[in-house]
Amino acid sequence: MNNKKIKNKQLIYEADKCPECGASHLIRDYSRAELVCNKCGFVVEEDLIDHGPEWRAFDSDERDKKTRVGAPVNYTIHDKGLSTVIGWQNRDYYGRYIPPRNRAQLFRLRKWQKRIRISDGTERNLASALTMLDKLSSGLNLPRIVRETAAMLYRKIASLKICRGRNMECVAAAVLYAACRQCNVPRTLREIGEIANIPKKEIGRNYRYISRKIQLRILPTSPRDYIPRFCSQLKLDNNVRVKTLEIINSAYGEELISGRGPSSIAAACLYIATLLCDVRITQREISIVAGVTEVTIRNRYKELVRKLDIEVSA
DNA sequence: AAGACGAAAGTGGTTGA
DNA sequence: TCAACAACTTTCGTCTT
Repeated sequence: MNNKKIKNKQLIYEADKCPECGASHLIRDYSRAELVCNKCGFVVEEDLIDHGPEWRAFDSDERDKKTRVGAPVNYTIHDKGLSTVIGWQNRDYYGRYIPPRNRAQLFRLRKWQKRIRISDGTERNLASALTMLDKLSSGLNLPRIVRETAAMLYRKIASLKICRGRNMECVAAAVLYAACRQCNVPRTLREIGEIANIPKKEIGRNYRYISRKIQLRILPTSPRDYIPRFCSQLKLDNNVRVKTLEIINSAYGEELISGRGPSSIAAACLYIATLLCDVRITQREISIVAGVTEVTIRNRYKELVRKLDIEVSA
């Protein structure tokens, strides 16, 4: 496979072809954990795992030192995946069978290790919260970094003991919401609420509480961040995506963004872009993937077209 | 007939007194 | 704590393609 390196993190695999447009320019975007076609924007694969070495290395000696050996530290498992477990085989260090009179002792050791590993309340809470986080992020198809970020955040608030007495599920959902925003892979409160079976009001409240307590500096979500996902779900090609981003950028110039729901702006800009690119797609279809109503798309769209002087042929 | 449009009434959240 | 407010939703009738 002929790999060409661009910018540090992205690799073009020229041998692979996009199943959508056939172009052979697939890009690995590790920040979003997606394999994306550079020509049409089709997301070929989600949830990529970075198998590469941890750092850049300049000679073979350095590479040996920095290559990943064993499993990486994993924040999504309560003991970071670093636990040692007493083996199930009844053999000793040399591979000899352990005599029956010592088996009972080994059995007791295993039992107590299991009990001690997830021993106190905080550990148990952490373990089940992380399981919960993982379940939610699978349901939402979230990339690995978001899961890791969420796990780190949860560890932080657990260690600060600021969420005692709060519903753990709500806190986990709020943490996941925060992680999504921090990684610029936004999901709406409603999307998370639906998967977690928690009213979005609760998640929002917990999110505000947490971000106030640990001084999370999270910028407001930009409509831009929704575009790759929407385009991919609607199977729109790259020029629509580029056009949409252009429209969003020009909308920033005219006080059209603040105060409005970012997903509404994203949906409206996407709609305008499809009209400009002569792509037939209904407001209804966009409204479904964007999670806003057609009416809202219309209102934003009218406003944008008026303020930005965009000519849209009917 | 499907989609776009827009009016009107209702909902949930924010803000400021 | 309450009212005012803007964004957004729901619903529904009308127009356009």
